[in-house]
Amino acid sequence: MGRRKLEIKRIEDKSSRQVTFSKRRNGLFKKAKELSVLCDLDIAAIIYSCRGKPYHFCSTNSLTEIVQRYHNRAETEAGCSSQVGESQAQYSKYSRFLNCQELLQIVERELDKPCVDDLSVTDFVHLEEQFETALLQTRATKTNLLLESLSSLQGKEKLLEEENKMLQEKICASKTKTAKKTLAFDLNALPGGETE
Amino acid sequence: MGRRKLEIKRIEDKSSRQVTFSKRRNGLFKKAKELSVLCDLDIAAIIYSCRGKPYHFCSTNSLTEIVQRYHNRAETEAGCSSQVGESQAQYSKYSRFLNCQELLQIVERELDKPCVDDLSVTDFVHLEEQFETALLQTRATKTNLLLESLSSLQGKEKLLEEENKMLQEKICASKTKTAKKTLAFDLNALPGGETE
DNA sequence: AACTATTTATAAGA
DNA sequence: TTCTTATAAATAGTT
Repeated sequence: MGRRKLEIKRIEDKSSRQVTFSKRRNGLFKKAKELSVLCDLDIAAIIYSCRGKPYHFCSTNSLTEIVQRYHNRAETEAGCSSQVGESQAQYSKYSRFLNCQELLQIVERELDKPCVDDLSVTDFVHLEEQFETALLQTRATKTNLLLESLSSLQGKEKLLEEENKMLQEKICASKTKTAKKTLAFDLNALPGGETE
Repeated sequence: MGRRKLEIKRIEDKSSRQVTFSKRRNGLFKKAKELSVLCDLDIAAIIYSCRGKPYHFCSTNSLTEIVQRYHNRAETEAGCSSQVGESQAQYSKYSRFLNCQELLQIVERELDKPCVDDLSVTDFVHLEEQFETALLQTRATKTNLLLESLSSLQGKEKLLEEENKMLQEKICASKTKTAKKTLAFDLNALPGGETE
């Protein structure tokens, strides 16, 4: 809907991408607002710009409430119903992930500076640490639980395998004895009985 | 956009409200998808029908991931901007005890500034986001690997247990046969040989 | 930030 | 419900 048809792929020019983002974000939120009014619904929308700035919309007074309601239900539901097309956002995410190393160098440079006045920078470092710590703790806890389950299962596996081996040996021994006895029977003109 | 202009207020007729919901929901999700592709963003949208049925959209493969990212920011933040177009976060004043809250305010203030010169701040915001994404991705990958190992081990466990059971049965059967034969030997005044 | 030629979304009808 | 189509609305490129 414009002077020309726009192909739906990442806009490479930074400036026009920013303009399009601004326009379409307004459009999207307007649509969401209209839909919520027309159909009497609760709607929440979250957008993350590539720089990480969050934008959100909600029709009620609490986005958290809607998100919470989603979470309560989502525990028993899997995946997400992306209606139009499939996720192409993975590429950019990957490249952002790789770019991380460059920025780590920036961090180190910033940290090596004598902390002068720019409080917000150290605030951000602190904040980042808090987020990271929270993520690390959660991750560590979950990982520990999984690792415990793993080693427990591995222990079980070993025990079972040993038991298995013993049983096999028992069977072998049993077969040998039986074979001997069968042989004895044969010698006495009796029919042998062991098959398999 | 239709045969007539539609006033934006609750549609009273249930049937046409349902039709409008279906159409506009698709439209909204399509717009969200387009925006996410065009501007390389992560977008999540949650809709609750008045009867509580949830619909959701996300541009990545995990709505939960986006919602969690929101939660990381939002846990100390209250309210949400419900107005079309702008994203001016409102903070609850009761959670002053959290240092994180203050820092989040600083974050938001910095982000609302027209991005002028303070590169290091935005670099840190970006970096924080990258760490978070990197952590989430790493965590997800590791978790998947662990879960795969777990289910693989569980499969092994089952197989071994089944094998075990079969071997037990074999031994039982073998013992019974041997016992019978031993009994026959006994009747012929031969010494029985099976000891456990 | 405004404008406007076009494209797109969609309300009502079939 | 799905499709069709006249019309409203959104918006791409321009100024």
